[in-house]
Amino acid sequence: MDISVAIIEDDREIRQLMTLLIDSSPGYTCQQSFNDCESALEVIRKDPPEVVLMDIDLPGMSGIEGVRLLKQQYPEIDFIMLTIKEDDDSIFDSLCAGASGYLLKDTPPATLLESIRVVYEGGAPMSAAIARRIVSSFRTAPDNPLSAREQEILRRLCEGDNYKVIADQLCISGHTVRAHIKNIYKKLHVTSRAEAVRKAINDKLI
Amino acid sequence: MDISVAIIEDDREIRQLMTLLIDSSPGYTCQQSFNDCESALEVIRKDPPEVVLMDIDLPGMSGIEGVRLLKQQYPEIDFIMLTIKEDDDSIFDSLCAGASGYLLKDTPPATLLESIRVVYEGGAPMSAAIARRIVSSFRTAPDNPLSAREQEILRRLCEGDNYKVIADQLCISGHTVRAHIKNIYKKLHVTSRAEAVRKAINDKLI
DNA sequence: TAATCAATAGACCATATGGGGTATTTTTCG
DNA sequence: CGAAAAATACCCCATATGGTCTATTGATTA
Repeated sequence: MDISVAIIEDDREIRQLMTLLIDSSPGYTCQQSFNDCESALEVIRKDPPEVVLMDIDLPGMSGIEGVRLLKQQYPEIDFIMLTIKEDDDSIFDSLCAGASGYLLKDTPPATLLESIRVVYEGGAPMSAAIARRIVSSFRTAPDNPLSAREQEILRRLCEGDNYKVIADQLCISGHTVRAHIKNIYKKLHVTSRAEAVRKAINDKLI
Repeated sequence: MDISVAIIEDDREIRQLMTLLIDSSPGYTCQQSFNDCESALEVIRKDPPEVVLMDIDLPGMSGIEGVRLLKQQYPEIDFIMLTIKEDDDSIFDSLCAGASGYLLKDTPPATLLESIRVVYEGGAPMSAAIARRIVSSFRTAPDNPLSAREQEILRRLCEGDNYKVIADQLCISGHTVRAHIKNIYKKLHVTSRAEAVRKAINDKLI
């Protein structure tokens, strides 16, 4: 059974080349191609493809927004971004929107076809460099200035526990909890719970 | 120039097989192998390798902790986890600790060698299934129950702004800000700023 | 050994926060 | 059009929070 592919790409030439490539390759068919997300959203429901190749820079709705909306309606479809943009924002926003793969437009035809199969089989096709950027985004800040006890308490701050609850859980007085929290705030350069929680999560301090 | 590899693996047989595989392959050398992180931390400084293959289940310090400590001291080293564990926690904790690749022990020898080269050249080797899990972790919850205004206010809550500051920024009364925040708490099923901030960040509501 | 840091505990006090209401106007949508 | 949702604004009140300050004990380390 062929993998059915749709293309959303505003450059007519690229769109036709892609369509031709896919249709002429055994194991793949491309019945649908669109030059913007709006038309795709209208038409696609009649015959949803299994894989969508999506450009980012499109007239009207961006490809990222397009993925968000289409993925909402058709969660089974796998999306591969196919774009010239390789800034971090484009990459991470695409993944957040629901894309499963991210390729640059200079990807060789053979790799592109292989990537369509990979994403269809449950993988996440992307270049080595992009994979590394994604993996690196998990990297925890190595310089956590908080003591073990402070981390313990910060963890509970993030849960929304108040002084008394934390004190009871740790079998210490509320005064001590306050003292720790004040130290945490000093070390993190914040002045409120909200900021502390944000920093704790964003900098992976807990 | 050969890529120098070190192995940290407590199973003697696997360790020797790996060493043999690497040393007998042109382009790779394995001068160092350890059966726990502690000895690696002691010895490795004399001749830091370029790539480390790290098991997770080790006597004493876990491979994940080992990566954290080694990566801190030797940021240039690329770490590939080589393990039988494939639960989400092991994967994400490894990446947070500083690993750049994640392979299962049943990875074929050719793929393993290729992966060492990939990570050395700045990629992030891993199986298709694991790549997909990592990519999927970015996926935003599609059902954001908050109105635009509420998101606006939640964003500022996360900044640590208090009622008055938010009110001034949005040119509305503090009462209105409070009303919005009460609605936000209801919709998110939380009862405090800290919980709201956590939910906002974790569920990518802003 | 002296000094520093972490953990513990407490006091005082102004202000921010959250829970409970009610009410009007505008926008959105079936 | 009419209902529902969103945005606006206000009330009361108990409690949580954060700033500033002091102080003791045990561990770590320079």
